[in-house]
Amino acid sequence: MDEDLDAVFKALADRSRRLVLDKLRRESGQTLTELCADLDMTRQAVSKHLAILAAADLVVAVRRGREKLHYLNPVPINQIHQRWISKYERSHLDALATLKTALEERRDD
Amino acid sequence: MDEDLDAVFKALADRSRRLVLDKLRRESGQTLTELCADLDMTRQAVSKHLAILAAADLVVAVRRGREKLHYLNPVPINQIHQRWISKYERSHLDALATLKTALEERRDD
DNA sequence: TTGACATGCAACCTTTTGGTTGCCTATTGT
DNA sequence: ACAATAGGCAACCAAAAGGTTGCATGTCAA
Repeated sequence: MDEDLDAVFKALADRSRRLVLDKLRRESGQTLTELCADLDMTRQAVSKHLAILAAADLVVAVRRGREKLHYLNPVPINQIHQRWISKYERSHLDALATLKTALEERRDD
Repeated sequence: MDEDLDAVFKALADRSRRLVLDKLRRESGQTLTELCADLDMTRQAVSKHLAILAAADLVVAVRRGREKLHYLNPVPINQIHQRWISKYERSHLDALATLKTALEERRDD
C-alpha cells in the first residue's frame, strides 16, 4: 500500500529535485537543457534527477523531435497529502498538547 | 528559507522512520525499546533513526530516569504542508489539465 | 549532407546512508 | 550492593546516492 509513496518521498528528499519540480510548476513543458539553467550541475546529473522524478511519476516526459518536454504531474503530491499528511493534520492539535504537557512535566524532576 | 525543510524531507524519505512516526502518532511517549518492537532491526539502528527524526525536530525526547520518552512533534509536517504541498495543491487542476493536453497532443506525431 | 544541437548510455568516483557488532554508562528494583 | 534494564558511543561495513567525464545516437536546419 505504501509502496509507491516511498518512491515519491525519496524523490522529494533531494533539494535539487524539488527545485526542478518548482521550475516545472512555474512553467510546464520545459526541455532538459532548459531545466539545466541555474542548476549548477551537469546536464547528465539533471537527467538522472529527472529519471528519478519520472520513476516516482512526479514528472511525465513527452518526446517531440530531438527534444523532450517535461510536465509536472501533481497527482503523487496530492496522494502524499491525502494518504499521509492528512492523518497527521487530524491529530495535530492533540499531539501538540501531549508534547507540551510532556515538556512541562519535565520541570518537576 | 528551505534549510530546515530539507532535513524534514530527508527524514521522511525512509520507510522505517515513517513507521516510527506512525507508531508515535498512535501512542505518544514511547521509549526506545518500545519503539523497537516489530521493527526488525537492532536497537542501535532505531536509535539512529530517532536521532535523525529529532534533528529534523519531528520527534522530541524527554529523559525520565533511565528511560527516554519520545513524542511526536507535528509542527514540521504541518510546515511541509503549508510551505510546500499547498503551492502544488493550488496549481493542481491547472497542472493536470496541461499534462493531459500534452499527452493528447502526442497523438499527432 | 553535414555540422550543430538535444538527449542517452555507461563507467567511474566519492560521500552518505542504513545497518551491524562490541563495549561502556546510568538507573532501578530487590 | 548488585544484577538486570535502558540507553549511548564508536568503529566498521556494504550498498545506494549524487555527481562527473567521455562517447554514442538521433534530429534539425542550412
